[in-house]
Amino acid sequence: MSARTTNPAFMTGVPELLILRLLSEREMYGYEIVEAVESASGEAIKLGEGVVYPALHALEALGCLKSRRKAVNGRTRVYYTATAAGKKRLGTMVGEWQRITEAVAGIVMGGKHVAV
Amino acid sequence: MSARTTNPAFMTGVPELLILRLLSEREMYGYEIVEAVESASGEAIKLGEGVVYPALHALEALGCLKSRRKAVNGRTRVYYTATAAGKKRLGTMVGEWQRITEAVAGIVMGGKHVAV
DNA sequence: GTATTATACCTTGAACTTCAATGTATGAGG
DNA sequence: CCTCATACATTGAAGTTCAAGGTATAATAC
Repeated sequence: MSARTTNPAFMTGVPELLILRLLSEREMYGYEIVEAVESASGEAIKLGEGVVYPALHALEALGCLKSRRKAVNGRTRVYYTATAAGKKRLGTMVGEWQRITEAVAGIVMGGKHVAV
Repeated sequence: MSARTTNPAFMTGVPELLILRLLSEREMYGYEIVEAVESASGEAIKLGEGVVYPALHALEALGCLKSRRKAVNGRTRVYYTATAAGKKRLGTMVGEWQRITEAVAGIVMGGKHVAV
């Protein structure tokens, strides 16, 4: 409630969901994810590095991601990919996402149905 | 991340959004909101009283809600309605909601478009 | 008459998140 | 030589939801 600068509405869980989604399709590194989310969402969603890096570490600790270091142009990049566990978690999260967004949309948009 | 019992994914801002939406249509009291959300969402979303009451107080303090006490069957109920400020806030939140859900859906569901 | 349930309000503490700010370090371009 | 973009990472502040607990009244059950 009030002057949101942190914990913006509707963003809880979204970074994790997007990261898992991107990494279950192809290998990417942190900085790349930050930019990919920004451009793929048409600037609608911007994840800071302070969100992405901790999330990558936590997901790896859970066994949802696998990483490998790779030197490119003298710089070191850490590439991540989703494991089987990561894809399973993604599936669960997508289900939750749909369940909640559909329920909210039903109340916010419509407004007719009064319980079944 | 991990064993979510508190701060479940995708719920940040949702209670406030739903409360504002319900109260901009008709007068309701706290306990009634708890049950209305549960039944209107087909059990998909359940807001505890520990979420609803603090939210009502905070929104009233912001000038988004107006309340009046009313005795019904010897019990006292506190009825709330959205003010003009509350409806304006609702409009802003609905916009945010759509902006984010559309962006996420675009990345999670599709996966084709690579920036414009 | 007493016990249990449903109604109705409310507070507190714990846990989790996101975000902004800041820091390190390398290569490229002016 | 200095600045910018890349690329990793940490910290502290702020805000949110939830579970659990607490009060109190009316109605129902036994």
